[in-house]
Amino acid sequence: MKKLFADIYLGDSKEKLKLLGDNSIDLIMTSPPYADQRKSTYGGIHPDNYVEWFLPISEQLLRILKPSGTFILNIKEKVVNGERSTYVMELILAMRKQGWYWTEEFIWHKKNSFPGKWPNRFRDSWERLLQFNKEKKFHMYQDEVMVPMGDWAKARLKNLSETDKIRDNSKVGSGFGKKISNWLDRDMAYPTNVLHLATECNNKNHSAAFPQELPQWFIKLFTKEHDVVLDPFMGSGTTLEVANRMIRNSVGIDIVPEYYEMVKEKLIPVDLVLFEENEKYEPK
Amino acid sequence: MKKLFADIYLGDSKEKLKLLGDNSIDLIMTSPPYADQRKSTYGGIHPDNYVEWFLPISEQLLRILKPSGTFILNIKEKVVNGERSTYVMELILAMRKQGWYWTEEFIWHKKNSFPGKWPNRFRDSWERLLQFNKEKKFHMYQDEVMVPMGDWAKARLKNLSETDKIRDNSKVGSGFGKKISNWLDRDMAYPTNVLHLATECNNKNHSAAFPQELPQWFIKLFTKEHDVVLDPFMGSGTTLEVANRMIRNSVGIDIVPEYYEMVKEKLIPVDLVLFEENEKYEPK
DNA sequence: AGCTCTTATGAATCATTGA
DNA sequence: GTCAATGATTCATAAGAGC
Repeated sequence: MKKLFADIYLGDSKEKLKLLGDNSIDLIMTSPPYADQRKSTYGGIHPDNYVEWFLPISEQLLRILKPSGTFILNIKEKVVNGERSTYVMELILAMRKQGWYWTEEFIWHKKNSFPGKWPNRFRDSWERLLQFNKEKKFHMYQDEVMVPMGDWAKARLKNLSETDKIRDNSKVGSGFGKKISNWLDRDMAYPTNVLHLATECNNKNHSAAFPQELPQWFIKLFTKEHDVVLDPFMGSGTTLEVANRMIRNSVGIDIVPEYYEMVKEKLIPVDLVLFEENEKYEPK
Repeated sequence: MKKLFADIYLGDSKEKLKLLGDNSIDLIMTSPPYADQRKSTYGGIHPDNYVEWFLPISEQLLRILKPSGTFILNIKEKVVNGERSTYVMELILAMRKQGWYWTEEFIWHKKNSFPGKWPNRFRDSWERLLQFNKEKKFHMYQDEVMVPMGDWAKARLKNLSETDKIRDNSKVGSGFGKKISNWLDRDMAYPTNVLHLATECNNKNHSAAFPQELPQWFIKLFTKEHDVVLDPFMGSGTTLEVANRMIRNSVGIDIVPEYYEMVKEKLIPVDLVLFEENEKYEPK
């Protein structure tokens, strides 16, 4: 079996990305530092400067992404002065001018957002997962993320409804039998563009940007084994960790030394490991 | 005891809205004709012209809305050439320039989204519910839309509480344990900005744009009895019907004579009814 | 009333065909 | 060439039917 690699860089993504080769990455998945008015915060970019700050990075990402690859951007606009900021929308418009295709917007519904009350709004329990592509055709392994179908399907399939037969006959003519057999074999359905995941509550020293299920889902969907996954704002390295466990190569960048050291320690052993089995594929 | 009214207009919203007085509407809730490439469709506005088409209407809406009022816009961008259109984002940006505050974006998760399988996308199962306001302060009756807190939530809170006590104590100081106990005592919780509703499956002659629960929720949240609710693209009149049943006055506009006649027939009796009881408040 | 089982169909998207 | 119309796809829900 082939060797996996985990390349970790310490520094500014804008610069470090220049070290990566053209068309070399299969999936970019990241949750960049959110815009913030408080400058002191880690990565606190002011909402007004967010687009300007991100565009040089997305330009590099466009260069290094394979034509068949995908870029998943996890982001959500902050409330500023009682109003939602518009920098995410401005970013999408600017990235399209840069050459990106804005293929889809997935919704991450955070099921267990903590209760709270404000006079003018409710709890924010969703985030955007923006899908960008370099070309209109890209790799998407839909079968990998199928979910179990509800029980209703089996009951229905036992006695195939007359309507379904008619519906198919009227359109296709004969030969509906072929399709029906498709139905009978199937107990899994394709998912939608709404993901229901709980936010991870990790009591550890470093907080993960998102639960492992999130990168896992997109890595399954957009890559195969030994593909290369990049997170240019790796933080505690959740995306890279999941990628390696799923037999994908990983590249990560972060400007904070503590994160760099932590991820390095966690992932460098990967370099030495010859994966000879696929058993550890699923987390938990 | 007060009389309700239901004013229905036949014609172009851009023109008919001019007949309404300044600062006279408490809630505008509408689902305008979606952009469409096919011109023959009812209300088929081309994506490229959508913003230009909508702005004169939103200008009137801004004029007639009370300073304390809210505008809820149900909309979702189409896929054009394998890519999501950007006209919704452009509209938000343009409406802000017009003077609107973009307060919030609710997500309507359509549990029973349209079936289908495509090579590079999944089923679209959510729509945007954009909340715009005229002023930063507006009426919001949050207690009206509280939902029963499930047992799972209580269990979740108990688990969370220790961690959060620690986390918050370290930040804010003492006194958070009290807050947790407040939440634990409670049977009802405030909702989030994600709404889970199925699209109405009505076998009747005219289809509603959205299920009754949708306008009902926002009418509860943003109006009180005898307030005025406007739908400038009323279609089959779902919003107005719900408004009247909830003892709110209603104003509706549509350019299609069939819809006009239908809604008129359905709602005109309201003009004659003296509501002396609140029993019929809830549909079903 | 309360179940189960049956049935229709929904602001959807893509590939193909026709003008 | 571009642009517009047609057909194929197939999941979760509610209303309706039957017990």
